[in-house]
Amino acid sequence: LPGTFITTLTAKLRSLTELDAEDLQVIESVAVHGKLVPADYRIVGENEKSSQCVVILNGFVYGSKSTPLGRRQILSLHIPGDMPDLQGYHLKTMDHDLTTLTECTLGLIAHESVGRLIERPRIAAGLWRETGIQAAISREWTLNVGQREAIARVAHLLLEINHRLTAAGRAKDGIFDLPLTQGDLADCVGISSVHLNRVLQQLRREKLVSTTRSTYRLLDKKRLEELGQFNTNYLY
Amino acid sequence: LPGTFITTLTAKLRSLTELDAEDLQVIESVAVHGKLVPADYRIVGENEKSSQCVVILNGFVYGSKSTPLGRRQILSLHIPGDMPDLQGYHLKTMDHDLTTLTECTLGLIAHESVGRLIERPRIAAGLWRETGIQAAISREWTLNVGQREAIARVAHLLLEINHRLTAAGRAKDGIFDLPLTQGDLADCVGISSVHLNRVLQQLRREKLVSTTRSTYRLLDKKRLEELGQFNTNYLY
DNA sequence: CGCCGGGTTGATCTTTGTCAAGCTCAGTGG
DNA sequence: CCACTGAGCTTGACAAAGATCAACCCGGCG
Repeated sequence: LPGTFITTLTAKLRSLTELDAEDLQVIESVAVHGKLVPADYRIVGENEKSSQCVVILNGFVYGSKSTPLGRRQILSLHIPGDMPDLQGYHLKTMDHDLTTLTECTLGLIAHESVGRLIERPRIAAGLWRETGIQAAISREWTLNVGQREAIARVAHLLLEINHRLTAAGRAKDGIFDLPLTQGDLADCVGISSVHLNRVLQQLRREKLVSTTRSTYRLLDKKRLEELGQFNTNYLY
Repeated sequence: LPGTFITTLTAKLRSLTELDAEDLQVIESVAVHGKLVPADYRIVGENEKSSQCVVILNGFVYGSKSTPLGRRQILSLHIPGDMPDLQGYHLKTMDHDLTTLTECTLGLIAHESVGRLIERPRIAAGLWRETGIQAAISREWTLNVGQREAIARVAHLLLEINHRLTAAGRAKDGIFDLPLTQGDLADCVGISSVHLNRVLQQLRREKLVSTTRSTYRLLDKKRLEELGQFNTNYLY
């Protein structure tokens, strides 16, 4: 487990910045607490104190916020390698929930260890970049939810997921496994689950997407990109 | 001008972190390029390279993204003291536009100077906190746009603006000046300007808000907060 | 005086939500 | 091996929210 932690974190950081030998050494010296948690497990909740940072070693996680009336907006999807609550190190208390979608293995880094990591300027830069990219994705989601019609939102979301999973080696040729219910998907794009179902049917009818269980196939990426007004600029 | 820059930036950082004498010295030593720009001026655009960071010394700025079909989502509103493109230091190229709402005086810090600032751990922590808070606000906006009905979105937005302007000493007793057209407001909350107009009328009819020119009065904050499901947790 | 950007209004249309029921299928326990 | 269960998916009927279109108004400004 400490092994996968180190390879996961260094791979992530290397994709964001350069690392020298001493940086690697610091990373290896960091104490991690590995944890296997079930699906649908609340890692940390809104308004809770955050005393450690999570690295997803395996599995899927989502960030969400809910209205006092109980309407949930999914704000972000996180895949292995992501550090979804880096903000917590500086803000200490969470402004949103973090929940597993599947069984996950998490690497937990105490905040004091995070402090030692970011003493290394290269590592700090990498982590800062990571939060910046997450923020850029979040902005695109706001645009998606605020300005596109339902079918375009869904097309856009599927393309983004495909792109990110491909980069992580978990999608190929537009085919990937996505452990989200239609209700979850609906909460990502801000529509009702009934309507999401109909939108999916339309995508299938037009031979843009096919789904069997939880695996998605993007059949015509070209036309999907037009429909979803998708462009990878924001994904860095 | 360098004077207002230093007081603005140190006030901002002090609200986020502790600063020691040496930190202050570094801040004072940073070269700033002051700039007076008109209203509706594009400070930096999506996909452009960012080579300097902006501190708003006076005036209002907004961040936005547009759909290829030309539909604009306003993603953030920035008030004096804010540094709206801090991300640019680490990501180098912008994922959204930054535009003035009013005539503004901006302090521009070259990226290399930002580099010198963040060598100071306290300053780095403060700036990181700043981006974290902006991200938290952005998440709340996504929730707003994705899960609330139009009138609640508007109520929520007005309360947030009131709160932030009050903290900045630019609003008092729920009264503030907001240089946004109804079209701009509509693009903040993802509805059409016609519908925004009707929503505003309803808020006026119910004696929750009154407006004269660009000054807004929140007449019944209690009921507005219920209506907008507003809670200040996310504003730190 | 005339123009123009912004605000306001009414009529109409579209998209999306809600409700309620039925269906499917993997997993469970007898 | 089979009935039962429950979560998630699908469907239809209907209602509501909000978009669009087209005028028109109003006040500031060249």
